[in-house]
Amino acid sequence: MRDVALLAGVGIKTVSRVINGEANVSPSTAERVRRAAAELAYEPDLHAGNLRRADGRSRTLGLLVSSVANPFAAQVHRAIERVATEHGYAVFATSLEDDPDAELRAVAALARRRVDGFVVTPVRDDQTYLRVHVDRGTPLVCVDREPHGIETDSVVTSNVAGARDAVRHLVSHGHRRIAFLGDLERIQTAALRQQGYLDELAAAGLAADPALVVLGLHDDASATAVARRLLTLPDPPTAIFSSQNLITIGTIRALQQLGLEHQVALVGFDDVETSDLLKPSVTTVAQDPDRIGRLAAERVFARLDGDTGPPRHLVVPARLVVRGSGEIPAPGAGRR
Amino acid sequence: MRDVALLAGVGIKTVSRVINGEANVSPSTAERVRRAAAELAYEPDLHAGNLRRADGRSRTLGLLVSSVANPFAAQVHRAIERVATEHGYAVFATSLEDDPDAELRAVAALARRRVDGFVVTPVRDDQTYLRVHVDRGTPLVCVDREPHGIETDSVVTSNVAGARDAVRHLVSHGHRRIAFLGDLERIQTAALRQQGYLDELAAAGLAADPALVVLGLHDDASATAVARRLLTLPDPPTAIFSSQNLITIGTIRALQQLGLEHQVALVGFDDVETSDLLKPSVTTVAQDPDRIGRLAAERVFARLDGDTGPPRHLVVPARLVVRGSGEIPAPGAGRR
DNA sequence: TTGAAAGCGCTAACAC
DNA sequence: GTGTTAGCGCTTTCAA
Repeated sequence: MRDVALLAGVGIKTVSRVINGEANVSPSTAERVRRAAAELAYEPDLHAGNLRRADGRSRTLGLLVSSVANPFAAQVHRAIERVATEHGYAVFATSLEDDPDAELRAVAALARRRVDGFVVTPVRDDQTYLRVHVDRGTPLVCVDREPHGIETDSVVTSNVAGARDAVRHLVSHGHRRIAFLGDLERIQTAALRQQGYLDELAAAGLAADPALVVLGLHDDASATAVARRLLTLPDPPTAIFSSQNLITIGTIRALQQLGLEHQVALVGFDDVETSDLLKPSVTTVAQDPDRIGRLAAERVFARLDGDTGPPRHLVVPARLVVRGSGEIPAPGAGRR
Repeated sequence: MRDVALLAGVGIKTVSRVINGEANVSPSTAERVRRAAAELAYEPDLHAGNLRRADGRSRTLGLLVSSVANPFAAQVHRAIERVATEHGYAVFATSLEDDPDAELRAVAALARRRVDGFVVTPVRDDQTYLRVHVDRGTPLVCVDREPHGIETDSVVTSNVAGARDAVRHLVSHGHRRIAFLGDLERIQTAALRQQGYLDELAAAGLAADPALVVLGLHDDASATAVARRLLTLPDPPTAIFSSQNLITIGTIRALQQLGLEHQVALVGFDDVETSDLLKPSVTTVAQDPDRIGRLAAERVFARLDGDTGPPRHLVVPARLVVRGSGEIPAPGAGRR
């Protein structure tokens, strides 16, 4: 900046004024400064400025997700980035891989970089530690999962309702023995989807068979193994509700291996990229990551703009996408 | 930091020493400082420190990709993040959506935030403007595409060789009329894959039929339309080489619509998530985004560690994954 | 309309 | 071992 001032033959403050588009600079002076800056390829140091700047904003957001490579998280990320860019903000994204300690480390690393806001997918079972940051004026919005120990804005999918929709859909096609393949129980969304499954079975007056409920699945291989086991039971399920992407893929593989993909109905939570190319095409309860990300980012900026209202808990509905696999009728469930 | 010093009853410099793990602090003093810091939930301001610190490192990397939501880019991103985290670095990722101006804006925004290194997927047809940053000591590594107008480290897929492998594979199954469905010509990887296609046809002594080469495809819908047209030609191709993910998906849809998925061979460049669940399963030339990202990040850190050797151009081989669709023989090409 | 001086939170250099 | 002083690149305050 000094060099630019020197080259333009003005004071350092005048350069600052031009850079920040402040008033009270004669057009000719401004032009001279801009030329000097261009010649030296000068880029102002945002951090140095922030040190003294009244608002002290780093124009940076911190995002914590399961993994930036996870398709759902990546779409949430993209939506947040879009809103952030409109506001002149850059986004730090960090992958937690469901590691509770990584959550702590990531928040600290971002706090040291003085992000203006956090968008967090909680992993730990207690987010109380985040209160300090909120109290210091760094807004926090939780996405995908509700936080524990802190009241803050959140944006989540309608997990229970979505799961109920899936099960109701299967019931309406005559199914009475519907299996549930769930993720690790400690993952909130997994628990909620299981709850929706149980709720809807109860509402339909159906007894849940514990033998058809398997939890703790986290990848497609384990899902394939479990689905194969269930499908070769003496009294196998006639339909399966798989609660997550990879589990759905694993389940399809099992169905194909057993040649049952046109006999046993399947509804998966979370959309699969090429659902419609499969045979049968996969009926899913699709989430709306774009909307989730957008709403979360908008909440952060609303808080940064001074919104001090009570925490808002936004629920983005999941949508049943009918494609074929979920409409396979139960055996002997023709019209009656 | 002053507050911590006050609370611990020490000078400000002692706090600095403890925070940075410098020597010459008595264990008891250090402990007192750490306690004070914990009590105040003090997080040092990384940027303020950098202002004076000798190395002036922000411990931050800037990444420019097509879109953080693109599966290939997201995996590259994750790999870079992994290496970055090991080094105590955070990553800014920016989506360019193939917009040349976005590239310029993103680089400026990251320069103002004083990133220590750039990993860039070039979009513009001239990267000369990046030279200033490299000269100022900010290493630059290009990924996926080679830059123009600047000599710098790069990590790319073996596009030509991969495309040749795909075509050779189809030729070995008796195909003589092989269509090529390509992305926008201005995208470097698209052009290279086309070149590989042409090279291999020539090497096999086959004439390329211009009617079977379609470029300028960028989404699955247009690919479906074009594939349908080609497949209903009087003298249709017996095999298709699709040069990119979405084009492969669009082509599969066309094949399914025409009921030709078991008659016409298909090899796609770029892996599709659920390739193996489709019928037939899709033979692809898979890239290795994890390796690309890791190598790129390692190059950045090597430069930051003082490597001043000549630019390195790393090529990560694409690998033919045989799954079924590419092994469909040409009609009448049985044993002979 | 412009610039000089002070200070943001921290580290470097040099005392003690 | 520890503290003091100066200064990083910028914005604020205030005087000209």
